[in-house]
Amino acid sequence: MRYIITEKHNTAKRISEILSGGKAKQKRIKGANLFYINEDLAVIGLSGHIIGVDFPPQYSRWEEVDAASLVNAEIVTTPLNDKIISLLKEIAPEADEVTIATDFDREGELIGLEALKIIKEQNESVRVNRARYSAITKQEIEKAFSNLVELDYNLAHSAETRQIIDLVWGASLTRFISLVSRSLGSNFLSAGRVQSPTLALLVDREREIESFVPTPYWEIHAKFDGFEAKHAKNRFLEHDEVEKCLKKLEGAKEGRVTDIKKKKKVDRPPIPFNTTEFLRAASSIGFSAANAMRIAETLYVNGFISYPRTDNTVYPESIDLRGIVALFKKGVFKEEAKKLLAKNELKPSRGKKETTDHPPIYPVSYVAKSDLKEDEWKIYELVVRRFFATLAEPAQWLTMGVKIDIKDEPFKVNGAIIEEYGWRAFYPYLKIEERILPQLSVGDLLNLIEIAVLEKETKPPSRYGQGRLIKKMEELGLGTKSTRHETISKLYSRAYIVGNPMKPTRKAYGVIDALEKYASMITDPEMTRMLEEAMDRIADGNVSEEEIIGESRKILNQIFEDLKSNEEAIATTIKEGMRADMVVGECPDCGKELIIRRSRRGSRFVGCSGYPDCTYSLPLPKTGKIIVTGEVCKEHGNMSKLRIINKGKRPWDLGCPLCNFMAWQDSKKKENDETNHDEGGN
DNA sequence: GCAAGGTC
Repeated sequence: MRYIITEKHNTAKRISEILSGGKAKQKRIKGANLFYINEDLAVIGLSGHIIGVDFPPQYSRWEEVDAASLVNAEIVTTPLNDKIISLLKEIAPEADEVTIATDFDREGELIGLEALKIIKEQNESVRVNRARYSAITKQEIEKAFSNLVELDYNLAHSAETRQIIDLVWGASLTRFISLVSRSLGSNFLSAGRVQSPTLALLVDREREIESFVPTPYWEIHAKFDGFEAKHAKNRFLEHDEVEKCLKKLEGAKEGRVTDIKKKKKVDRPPIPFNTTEFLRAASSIGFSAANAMRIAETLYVNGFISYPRTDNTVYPESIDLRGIVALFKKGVFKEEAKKLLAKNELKPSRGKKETTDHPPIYPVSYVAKSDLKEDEWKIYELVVRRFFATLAEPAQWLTMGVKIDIKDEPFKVNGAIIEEYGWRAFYPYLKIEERILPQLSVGDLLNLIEIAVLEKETKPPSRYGQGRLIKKMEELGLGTKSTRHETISKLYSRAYIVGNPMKPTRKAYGVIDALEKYASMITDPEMTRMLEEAMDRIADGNVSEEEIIGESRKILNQIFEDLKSNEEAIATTIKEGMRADMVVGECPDCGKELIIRRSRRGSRFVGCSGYPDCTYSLPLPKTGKIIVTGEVCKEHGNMSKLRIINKGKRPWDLGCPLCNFMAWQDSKKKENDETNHDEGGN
């Protein structure tokens, strides 16, 4: 018996369909699916990694284990998917040959090895080979299966090295900062190769914003009939110069057009969606990255869009682009589809990244709006429209740069008119900003209506939105297409960040400060780059897995010496941050800080730091993580709004605790009144 | 209750 092993259920299904000509039969063994192509050949779909790495159980009690001891602790493997493991054990004895057909990438190689190890434990003599394909089409799959290669053990071991280094560094540092700051249970803190540099990006940006000193500047505008021109100097940094200029302009009645430059501008279609571009677009229409991925996953599993986790921005030859467009000849996109189908040739745009694992995200079947939930439709429509846009013509603009002299002072104005909508007609998510100017010619004298001075100031950089952060992470090599959104979710659930755009909490400042000082490697994107290099060397067979892990442990041991001798300073830094996050506002009675506190019985409340002299207090909900958002209440300017996060539920915006308390008192009073009234009536 | 990486 021969078994083909793929990385996921859907791939198993599709490969079995291709190899059997649609005659494969699905069977369930031990609660997992497999697809029989014939009596001698079946396809098994895994569910990503089926084996994970961890520490032995004696290390699981945080408070009884020295964090540093995790650095050199033994690593054990743990089952991640019992059903699939049972299936593999079950079929192993009768397997003569196993073909690993997991995804064509580093993790895919390791996932294949995990399955193979389980089979080999039961059946040492099984024959093994590897199929490498970059698209699940008849042609590609048949080619891959008639050109089988060997499993690349070095490549798999390089991925295993990453697993172990991530575990050892992440877990040991996570425990260390949690233990020293006494942040235990559901309030634990965390650190890791990807999350810590990501958080550091946000903290750095917030620091820039905080320390930003705005510089005032001025602009001089000239109003003419139907448009406004700006002084060619753009920004005047000295008010004296503004005065001088105004003096010169005094009494001016007209401006003279001195130059007109007209240009055609080609505005190229956007590139096909890879995960990052998709999340950026989804983010710009109001979806969080995690939510957009969740919806994309649903659409994928139901067969409406292609696989949503991909780095690829180039459609492979094998995709029948015209056939996909033709799916939309019916339904709400029929006008767009017809327009594209009328073209002789569909020439898709392409991005810089071309990979072999999956195609860019595109629609694979037609679904009616009424068959999807509202949010699902929005995401589906985005994918469809983006797909259309990548096949459409460029948009064409006519731009015009006009120079105008007013008493020898140079002014300028730019116009832009769209002449051909091209792809923009298919993809309405980006605003088309036309700047329409009246008909002008060189030498024209224009009636000057007014000179206006605008006082402005430079602005700090803006906070990261989720889409922009994901893009930045990709540029820095942090995380993968499948994990970046999860990393962001993780930062929220640790209460390291709040809001969107994301703002780091004081606790995050404390953690990043401490790590940057004593374990700076973990906050630096460079660690990922070094790890990638080491993995390449392992994959090339130039160095062993053990050697790299050994070196890594050596570095981490040194870091721990530093951490331990500075334990108190680190604890103070983090705890101060945590305390700052607990400050809700100013006490209305005495003006001291209001802080989230815990009563002796364990319930939480807002209390005055002037206690016992001041006993001002406000109630708080019994459950959920309380987050001080830093957003100020409009009614009570000294009070910050609160958000409550209960696991598995949507965050609850409690808002201002004082407003909340007053509303509660009001409703209580009303209730009482009604009860009294009823009693009176009886 | 730890990481990051797969997948659902």
